[in-house]
Amino acid sequence: MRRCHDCPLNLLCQDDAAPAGDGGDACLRQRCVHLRSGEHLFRVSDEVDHYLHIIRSGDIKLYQHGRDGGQHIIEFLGAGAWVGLESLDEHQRHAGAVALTDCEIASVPYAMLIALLDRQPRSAEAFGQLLSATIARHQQHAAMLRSTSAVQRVAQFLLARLAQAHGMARATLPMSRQDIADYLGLTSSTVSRCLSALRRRGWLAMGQRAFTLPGLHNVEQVAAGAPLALDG
Amino acid sequence: MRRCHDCPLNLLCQDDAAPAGDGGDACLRQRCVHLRSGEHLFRVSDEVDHYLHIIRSGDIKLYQHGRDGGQHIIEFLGAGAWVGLESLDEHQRHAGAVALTDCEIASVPYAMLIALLDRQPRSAEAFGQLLSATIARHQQHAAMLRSTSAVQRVAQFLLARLAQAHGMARATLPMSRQDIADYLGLTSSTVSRCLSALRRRGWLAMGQRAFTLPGLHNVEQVAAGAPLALDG
DNA sequence: CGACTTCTTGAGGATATTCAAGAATAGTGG
DNA sequence: CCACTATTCTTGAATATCCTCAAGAAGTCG
Repeated sequence: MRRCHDCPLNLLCQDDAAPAGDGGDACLRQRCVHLRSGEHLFRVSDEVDHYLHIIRSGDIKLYQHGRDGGQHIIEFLGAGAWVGLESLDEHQRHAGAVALTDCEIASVPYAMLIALLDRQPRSAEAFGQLLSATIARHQQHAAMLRSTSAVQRVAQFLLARLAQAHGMARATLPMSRQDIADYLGLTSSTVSRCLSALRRRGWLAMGQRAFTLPGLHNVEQVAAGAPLALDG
Repeated sequence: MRRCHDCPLNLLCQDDAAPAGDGGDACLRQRCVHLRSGEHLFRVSDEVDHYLHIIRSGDIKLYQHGRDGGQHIIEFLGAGAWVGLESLDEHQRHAGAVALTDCEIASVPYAMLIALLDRQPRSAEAFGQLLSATIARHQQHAAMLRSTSAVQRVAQFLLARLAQAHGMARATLPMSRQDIADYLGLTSSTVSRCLSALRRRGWLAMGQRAFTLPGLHNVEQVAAGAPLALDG
């Protein structure tokens, strides 16, 4: 069983707030939920239950219904990420969360977090960092969407997945092409074409779900705006 | 002079924290800065000074340098908005802030805010709402950027400006076409074309800086994805 | 009033989408 | 374990959309 020092919650769970002999997992008395691939953590229009969720393992997609009926992916979230921050002051959820793989998820009552912030000196600072990091992530996503070229967006997406994997040379794509397309503001056809173009050049190697970037440097240049013909 | 109850800071400045006889403006001891149109509040790569800013009047744009050299607009901020949240745990600013019109801006030391959060019970909740609202705003922007059609994005932009104006029928466009383009991921030519197309149909009426939407219903349909030819 | 910038509008070319069909994969039940 | 079905992925050709380049109009500021 995991202990406090690798618990993602330890950002807010420092020093005196972590009772050593409390039995390992219960440092913030979170309950643990298991989700199978395809199951929902919550749906759009669900009533907000005032729980915050932290992903211990697995991948989740956060989505919204676009005005045109299509699905818009807000974010892909992996191990260590917080889910539910976007609905703190809402009564109804305006986003849904689905498991892309089997997941293990810890849930904390929002009220408990608030109490902790009011009680523990350094936690407010940690919360500020959380806010700042969240904003930075959304700004990065927006920058991706503003890139004019399709390959450019796909390249940036691959690099972001890789960076998220703690500097490993290997990352996963647990989501469908349609999901990637909805995330990048493209169509699944175009995503496919871009991936094929990178593979054909030998810059991208893909297995079932995992990929590596043998041509990392080239992919970075494409992400920076270097032109690349889709057929060739 | 404004008093506490219309001060944007009163979100975090409640009850006992607001000394009544403190002389009006100094409830959180913020200093006030005046900016002329075009002046910077801070620039990219500036050292973070650990102040948070709140816009009392005027409009500001928050921008970033894109990898391709072009300017990317992160957000347009109006009266009541907070500036600087995105740099709380950074040493260098990764975004710049410029006044689009003459501005009046209140600044609060970040440390004072943190102290307030640690001291005052209900302020943590208020901070949570701030976080939630900020995330929601970025998600809305992302949804705009994912819209495939250019008119659709422009229509959504106009509606968002209108909604931000507290339900008034009239809103302003203090930024240049190039700024709008950089915000929506388009070119200034295309923005111009889209605005002209809406004007030609009588759905949009524009003065120098202000606009109204006589065809509000139609514009909403365009924002929802209804097709619209740019020439016609 | 004149110089400057910003905005509008045009025509041509590049790029992503649409529509569609075949290939690969995943999931199910025998 | 294999066959069968359903879904997802890939790829092609044609169309629509947006961008580039450019010049004229309108607005801004001294």
